[in-house]
Amino acid sequence: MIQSRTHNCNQLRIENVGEKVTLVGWYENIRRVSKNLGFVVLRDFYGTTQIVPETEEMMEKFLSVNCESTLLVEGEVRERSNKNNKIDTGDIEVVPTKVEVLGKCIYNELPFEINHSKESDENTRLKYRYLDLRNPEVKKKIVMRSKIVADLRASMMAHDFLEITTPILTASSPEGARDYLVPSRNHHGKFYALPQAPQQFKQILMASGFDRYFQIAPCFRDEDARADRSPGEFYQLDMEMAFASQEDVFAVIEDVLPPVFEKYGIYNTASKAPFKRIGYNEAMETYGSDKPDLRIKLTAKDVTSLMGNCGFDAFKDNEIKAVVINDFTKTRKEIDALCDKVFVTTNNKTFWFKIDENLNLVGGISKFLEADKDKVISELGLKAGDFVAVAAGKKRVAQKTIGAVIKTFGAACDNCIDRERYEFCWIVDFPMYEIGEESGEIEFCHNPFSMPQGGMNALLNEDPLSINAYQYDLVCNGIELSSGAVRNHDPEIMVKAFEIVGLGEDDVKAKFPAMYNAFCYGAPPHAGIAPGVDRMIMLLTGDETIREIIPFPMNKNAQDVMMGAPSYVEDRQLKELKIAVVEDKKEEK
RNA sequence: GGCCUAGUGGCUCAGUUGGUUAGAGCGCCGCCCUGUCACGGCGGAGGUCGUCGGUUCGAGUCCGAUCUGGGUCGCCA
Repeated sequence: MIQSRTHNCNQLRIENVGEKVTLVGWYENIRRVSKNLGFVVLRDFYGTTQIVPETEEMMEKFLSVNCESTLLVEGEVRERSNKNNKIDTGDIEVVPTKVEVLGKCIYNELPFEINHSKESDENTRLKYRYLDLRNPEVKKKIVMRSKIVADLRASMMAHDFLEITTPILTASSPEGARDYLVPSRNHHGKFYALPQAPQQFKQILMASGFDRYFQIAPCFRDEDARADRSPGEFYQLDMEMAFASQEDVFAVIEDVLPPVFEKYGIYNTASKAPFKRIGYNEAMETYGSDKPDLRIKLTAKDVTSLMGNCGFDAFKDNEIKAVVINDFTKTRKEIDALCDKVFVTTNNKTFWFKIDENLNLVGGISKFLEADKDKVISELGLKAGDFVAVAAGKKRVAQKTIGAVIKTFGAACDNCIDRERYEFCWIVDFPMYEIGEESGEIEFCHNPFSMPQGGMNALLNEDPLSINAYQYDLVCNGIELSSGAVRNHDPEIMVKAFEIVGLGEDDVKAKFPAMYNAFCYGAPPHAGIAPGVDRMIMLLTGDETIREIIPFPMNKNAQDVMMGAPSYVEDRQLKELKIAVVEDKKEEK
């Protein structure tokens, strides 16, 4: 039976002086001053407390134990002669009368120093994540994650949403990303799949008569990682509302998210309801992106007719977009670096010119525009000190390039961005259909679950490419937090929507049998959304890699280097599943 | 799969045009120090410079290949 602590390591104050206390925690370090005096830092989840051994015997006890062992220390609280205002317990110290080792650290040298773990190689941090997490700076993010999730959950419940869990082992979905598959033992040749999202289950819950559903839902997708995308698994604040419109969903999100962002975020200002709404086409034309960063005060202008015939080869037969930046002070070298950055993300060049103090066009492509100088200046409203970035290409390419220019240059020019805030917006009116780039055929633009605006009437009477869907994205500071939609709950409209892309009733039934069947028994109109929890937390903590806010993250190659996943399994397990045994297993490091 | 970038003691990094025995800080070990708090002082151990091959009298440095990490494009309804 372990003696229990009387206080934690962040609890003792000047009022406690004279008390006999018991503390437990990790032996962070010792500052040795002499044979019979030292200063020990004891750390637990809550903080640190200074322990002062002041006999030779007590010093030897501490010196015989490796740092990072766990200790129980009994002693008396004393006022410090030299106080330390950097820590909460800095007014006091504990003079030990008894020290007991609870858990030995058998190594006298660690893979990294706990309080500097963030500077260490990431794979080493992940392998020794339990040491990394002892660092208060690292642990703080996980604590914050817990609080944020708790607040989101409480807020959803206060809005009368019911938390319902949906299966983890389910059926493979024909749409979307690559599935994680789990072989079935009892049904040879068949597989479960881990859900990419609880999409069909939550819609079936609506057909089952639940009115407001939510879940902090684990989602699994076998796609490659990015800095803001952990491979394998992530969490969504998944929600769905029956008898609800787009407006109803917006109202809930606009009520739930801003208070959490203002409470926990590194910036304490967030957009108020209603968030700005931008049509998809307008967003692409004005911001060159369907996830604009509204903190950046730059917009794109179409200059195809203004510059198309200036004689510059790259402009010929292309759409041309421009963005004007006032009071531009970057050097040539800096401009090149920013343009390179744009090239990496778009594979397309950025052109530019500047306006000098005499209103001459200088640098970059200025000589091609010299002939139309006055027109360029008046149409773009240019003045001395302006910088103009120009992108050209087929419509989408030109838009995306100028969009990357806006984000790259906007983030680099302090006068173009009001950084310290959370700017939300809704991107609405996504097209229902598009012409596929590879196939050349008409395809669903986003997903086939969305209700076309105008319903059956639109599908029957309008040009499919002109039909918009009740499909929306939630964007914050240029990061896509979520997609959502008013769902297509009408089996007849669903079949018609599929007919337009050359599929029929049989295909609908084959792809989404359960959902289609459920909708044939009377479904409520419903709508929902699923903001990504991990990305929200990244925005709130200001971290640039998603691994900082996940307790046990995988590395870029979808490996858990701490647990050693994925791993080979015993031949016996494979035989039972009737899966071929791997003969040449590569030795793991 | 393409592109960019990094790999040098346990950790973080320096290492010039290719030239003696590869350096520093932190950590570790030993000694000293009665009020430290990034404690301080003195001394010490610890490196096949990711791997393989090549050029050269001579390679951490140059060339080629390869492995590993990170970023990015593809991918992510």
